[in-house]
Amino acid sequence: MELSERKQKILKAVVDDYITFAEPVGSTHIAKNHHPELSSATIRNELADLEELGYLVKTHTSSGRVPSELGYRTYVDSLMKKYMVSMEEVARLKAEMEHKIKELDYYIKEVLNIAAGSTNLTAIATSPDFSGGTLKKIELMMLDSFNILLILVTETDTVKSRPIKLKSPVDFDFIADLKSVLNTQLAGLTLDKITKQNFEVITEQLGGNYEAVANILEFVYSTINEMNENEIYLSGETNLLGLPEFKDVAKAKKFLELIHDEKKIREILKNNSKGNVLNVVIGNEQDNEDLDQLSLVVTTYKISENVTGVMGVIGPNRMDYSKVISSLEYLSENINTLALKAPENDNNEVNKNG
Amino acid sequence: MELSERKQKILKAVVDDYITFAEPVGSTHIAKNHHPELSSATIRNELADLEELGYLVKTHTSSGRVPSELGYRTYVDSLMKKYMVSMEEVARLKAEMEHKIKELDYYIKEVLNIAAGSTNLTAIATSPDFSGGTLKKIELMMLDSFNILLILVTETDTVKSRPIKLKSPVDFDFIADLKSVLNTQLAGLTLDKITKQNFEVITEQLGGNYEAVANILEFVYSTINEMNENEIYLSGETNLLGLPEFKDVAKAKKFLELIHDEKKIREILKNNSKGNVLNVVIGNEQDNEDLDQLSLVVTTYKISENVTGVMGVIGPNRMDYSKVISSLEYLSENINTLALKAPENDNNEVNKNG
DNA sequence: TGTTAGCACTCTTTTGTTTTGAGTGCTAAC
DNA sequence: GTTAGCACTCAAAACAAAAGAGTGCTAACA
Repeated sequence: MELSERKQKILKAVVDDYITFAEPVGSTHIAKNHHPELSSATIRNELADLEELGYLVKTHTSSGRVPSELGYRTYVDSLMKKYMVSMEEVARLKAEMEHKIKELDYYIKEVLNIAAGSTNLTAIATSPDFSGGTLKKIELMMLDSFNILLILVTETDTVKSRPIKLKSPVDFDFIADLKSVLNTQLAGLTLDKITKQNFEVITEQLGGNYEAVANILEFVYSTINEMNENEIYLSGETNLLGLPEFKDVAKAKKFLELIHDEKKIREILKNNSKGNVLNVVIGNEQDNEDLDQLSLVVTTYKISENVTGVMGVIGPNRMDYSKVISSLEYLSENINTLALKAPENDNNEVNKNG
Repeated sequence: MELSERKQKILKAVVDDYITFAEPVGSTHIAKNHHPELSSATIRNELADLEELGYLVKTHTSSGRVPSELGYRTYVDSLMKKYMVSMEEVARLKAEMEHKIKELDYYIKEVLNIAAGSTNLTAIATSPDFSGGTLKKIELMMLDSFNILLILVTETDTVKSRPIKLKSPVDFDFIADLKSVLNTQLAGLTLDKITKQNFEVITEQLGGNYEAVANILEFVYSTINEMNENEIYLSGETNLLGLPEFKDVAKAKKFLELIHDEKKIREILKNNSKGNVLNVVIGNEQDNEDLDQLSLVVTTYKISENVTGVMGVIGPNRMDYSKVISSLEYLSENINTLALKAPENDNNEVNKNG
């Protein structure tokens, strides 16, 4: 079902204008602003065709036209002008990014802020998923005889530490033993391969003090599991409230509740991210009630071969896809390069003989 | 300006009903539901008096009455029935609290969720302010020659750790030196007393490697400063959107933007918390534009003598003060006792000879 | 003197009606 | 194939009328 070039142009004009003005667009308007060489009557004929073909819909018999999901889809896939992040924007983004280099999660949040800020929509991301990464080593550091710090280090040198408070004192030898057994049993495994069973083996190996170590091992186990759970980050939660499609509080509430529902968001991101490729989901193409009237642009960022995360932008169907897509592409690209060479980042670098 | 007992009763009836129904309350309604022994005409006279005295206002000439800020104030200070957290609620709260004991910040978030859930309003808290607490010690742990873990331990055994990635390798002696100097210079000081000057002294003491350590020291300094900054936690962000006072999106948006504005929230909490005492701020009694039409119940929780945080609930003037106050009192009380004896908490406890 | 029935009056809310205007589809002419 | 012209449609705005909740005031009552 190839559209004539003129139909394509007119469809594009409708989508562009609807994205800009959020009002059904009529024949006269298109004639005036996009095709002065044509009369409104001609455009009217074309619009009627496009409607019949399913690219446009009317809100009532005598209204202007609004893009259907198919209309948006066609627009995104072949009509829209690829928006190039402009030089100034690149400069601004870079400046923002370079100024604020801290830890990975802080950095991801910062990137999200930029995404939300530059698109004026709501940006979402998961923290990186370490479950496919391997555990390099486990440290247990005694702060004093009542306080131990548990430290997990992954192959990507990501560190997770949690304090453990004890009821009765322990001594150095005990901790050294524990540490050595933990490392021989767990170091080198990928996080998702570490199960209760490993801990049973560990408990056995530690022999005598069976009861004593149960709690501490439980804690180690749950901390490892926490590295598997990825957090949800949000930015620009309230950005959409200014848009006409959210002038109804009930709708606004539904949206806000959706984005604060970690479980649903996790699922949505998971179901709609497509490996390395940026993906655009329009309306409820996916038959997900929650996404009714909402569109999603999702992409993946990469910390290492096995450690990746998902980030995206959510907004009304009527969003500036071009801008959103190019921003996300640019930002995820930058997380990838930055993260992969993080050890060389200028802020934390130290050289003993500097 | 003492009110007659009858006037007090009528004022209480108005506030109670307005809190419940969110509609201006009229004389007949009060007569029927609260004072069947009086006629609506009598009540009308009393209402007119209360209005003249400033306790009530009308929304238009022939409307029912709504409490003024003075009306709410009087209600909160002397009229309302103190709500007692019921046995079931106590049980529920306790169960929720006891089930989910993890780290302090996780715990505070959990308490906030309970506060927001039981009041159906928005709950806010700051993380504990450590600036008045003392730094017990500083650890630098080598994970490998390129990765160091910085660990700060406070007198309350709160631990903050941050990984440092190095560009070129360092050796054990260097780290040992650094650690020893850091500890002799900084351990024992309260966090807010640690300044750039201390770090100048440290750099001097380390002598030769002046340039080399600059970055790492900078990082230690900024991490210490981060312990001074307290985070803002939120729960129940969207709870208010169901209320009639937020049926206007613009208002809802303003509110949501306010609670996501960390700087403003920090300031509001700071300006309105009153040491140990629970404080109720009604409307913009404090002349803060942002709090227009909003009320705030704030209290303090205590981790140790010098380490405290602020938590509160924010909602429309028309809130169930009684319930909110008693919930907050109960919850902050519980953080206090729990935090102060945290080392004995059952979940993480371990005993070598258990 | 405090209370209350009664009534006129006010103002919002609801409901219904009319007008306006943007936009369409169709027809006939170019 | 394009376009001018016109009748028609429908939402939104503007206006009008009616309903209803509530007040204040007056005059009578206990």
